[in-house]
Amino acid sequence: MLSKKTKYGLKALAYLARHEESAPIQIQEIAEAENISRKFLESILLTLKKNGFLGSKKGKGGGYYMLRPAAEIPMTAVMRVLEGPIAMVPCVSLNYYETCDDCPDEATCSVHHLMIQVRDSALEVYRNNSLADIVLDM
Amino acid sequence: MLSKKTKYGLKALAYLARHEESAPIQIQEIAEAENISRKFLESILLTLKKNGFLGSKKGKGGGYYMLRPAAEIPMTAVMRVLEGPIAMVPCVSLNYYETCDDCPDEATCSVHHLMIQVRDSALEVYRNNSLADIVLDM
DNA sequence: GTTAATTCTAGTAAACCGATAGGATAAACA
DNA sequence: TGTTTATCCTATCGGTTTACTAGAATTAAC
Repeated sequence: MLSKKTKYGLKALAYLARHEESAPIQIQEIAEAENISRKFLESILLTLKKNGFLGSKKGKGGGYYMLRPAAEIPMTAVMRVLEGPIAMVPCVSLNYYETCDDCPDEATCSVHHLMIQVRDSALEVYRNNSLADIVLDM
Repeated sequence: MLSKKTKYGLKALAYLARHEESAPIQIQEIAEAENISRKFLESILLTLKKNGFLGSKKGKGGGYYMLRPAAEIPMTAVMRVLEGPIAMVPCVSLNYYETCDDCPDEATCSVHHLMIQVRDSALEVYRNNSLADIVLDM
């Protein structure tokens, strides 16, 4: 299941991408437009900033804004920052690999093989979509 | 992330499918072979039984066994019982549909469109695999 | 009727999630 | 320079889920 953090983060990014040209946009405005708890959204935007997706300005007239054009932001990157690994099991994760302690051999593990297929199919979707692609969907 | 319940359930099903011909197999044997906590596995096998995947026999010489050939068991069915909805968001779930309370219109929701793609790609994988397919992977 | 297995009902510790509180910091502007 | 307006940061909290355990009831074989 997608966490609310990810869902809200995606909506906020889409909102900001839709207003790419304008002055910085305040948390409050996004929160109201997208029906998101203000304080929760605050923390989400902060992590998006720390990960290089957003810039911010403090003080009057401040707010958040896109650092790069939405078309240059692959959904793989966004999903990894918001939701974490794309793989459903650490032993098939490209970026967060971990061995299973219960499994003696990945090569003979039936779960492993299935989950590689699931991971690859999800990756293909995310690689084929940039942030701009999901914004245009309206 | 895949829950341990699902992971263990898949491994247990694969183990039982690999011994389809033999007499009922006891929880203890599967637990030891697959490194699963006995009591936890117990509850997992019970739900697999209640959902029509397994049969059981009590008493001496009892245990669990497959009710149908593994090739006739689609992974979609297994995953839905063990892990729940395949969709990452209720508003794109085929079997567990729910509206989002924060979202005014699915048609204009950028998350919605992306998640439909992800759901479809996962569905394709699960539909193309039966339990027999993941057992043969060794 | 004893033994060996599943079945069932509870319960629990730890982790995670969604959300909130409150102050620190920084910028704009008068 | 001081007030306002915004982000930044830390900490916390209630609720839910997860992974697992205890222990007794039930059923079948011998």
